[in-house]
Amino acid sequence: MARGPGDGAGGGARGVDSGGESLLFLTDDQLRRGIEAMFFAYRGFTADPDRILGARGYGRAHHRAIHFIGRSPGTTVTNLIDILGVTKQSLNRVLRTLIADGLVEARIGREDRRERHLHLTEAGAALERALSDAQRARMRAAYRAAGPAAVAGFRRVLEEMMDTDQRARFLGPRPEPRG
Amino acid sequence: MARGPGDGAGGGARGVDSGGESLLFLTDDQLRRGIEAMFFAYRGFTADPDRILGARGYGRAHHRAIHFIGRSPGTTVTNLIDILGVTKQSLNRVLRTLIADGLVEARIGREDRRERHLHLTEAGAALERALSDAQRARMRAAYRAAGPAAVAGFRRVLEEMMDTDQRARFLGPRPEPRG
DNA sequence: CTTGGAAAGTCAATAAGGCTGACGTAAATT
DNA sequence: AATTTACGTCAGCCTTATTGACTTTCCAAG
Repeated sequence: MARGPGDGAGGGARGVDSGGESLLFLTDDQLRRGIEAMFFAYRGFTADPDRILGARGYGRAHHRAIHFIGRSPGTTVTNLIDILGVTKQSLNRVLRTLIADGLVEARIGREDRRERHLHLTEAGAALERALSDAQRARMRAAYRAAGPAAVAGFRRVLEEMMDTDQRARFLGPRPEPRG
Repeated sequence: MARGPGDGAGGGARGVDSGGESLLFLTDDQLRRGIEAMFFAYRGFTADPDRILGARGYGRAHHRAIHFIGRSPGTTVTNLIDILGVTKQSLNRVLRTLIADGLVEARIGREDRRERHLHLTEAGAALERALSDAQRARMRAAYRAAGPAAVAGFRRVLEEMMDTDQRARFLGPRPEPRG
């Protein structure tokens, strides 16, 4: 992969602390490196869970469902559909197998009996832990290596990169006025 | 995040200062938010190109191929397979449609006639520009809103999150003694 | 020169996981 | 009673990944 000498992306991104303006002049090449960094990082980020899931015959769709059910137990199907941004048919296929395999439990709502409140079973929680342990380990290592300032910046840029409604949902539960 | 000088991204300033230890005590919840931030941000990050691609009957696989062919013209199929981490059969299907649609040109190698050197045609370059313009706009906006220090941290953490070999490839062309 | 292996690329079949559309049921709302 | 909402399911399609089998090309050893 012979690269031309014109690849100055690295150099440009270095001098950070000296007046931010220099960095805010963003060349296409700098942005391209950011784009590729997202691509490669996201792949690394999902690699460990993918291995665990693959061994059990599941995919990323199952991971996402398990994660968000574990995060907010008792969430409804519609709620999950909104968060994941998939159709109910897609989610249902995943949910059906998870329930059949005894990882997720769907309890009929007490107030509104149309609703199904989703919970992880013991086995489900165990898988959730295995998955998130792997992912947390990688993220913790990255955080450690990069340092606290980098972590804050990382989170900040990611938040800005989300769609507005997603960001609202992401920041919502935490009452923190930003900006 | 306003840490001013001493920011980790400085030339070779690898060692994280001990002052940050308090921030490096990472709760599971903090890590979980980081995980979800990656998920939502990546979705936002791919949303714009997905729309453009969908309108033309392509998917993300086409985007990735076009991107990396545009980045390093003349690359071979095997090279692309390594970068994208897919099988040659998967790549081939995508490549076939792109060539049939006149977006990519596969020139038989002069030295080794088994190789196909891939190039974007005019039309291919135009689509590449449309796709990366959309993605760059979002990234530029995020960068602007987050500020230069955040951007440096963002890149830093992403690099740490990659698999080691991917990181080597990503940083490779830039001769920088790290560590 | 021939032959056999390795590398590069192609074709075929299969599966996961998205999607839309249509339909059905139970429960809540008007 | 009629409508809306929440959920489930069947059917069919698309994209994108997989493995297996094949052709073309190159190179090196006999």
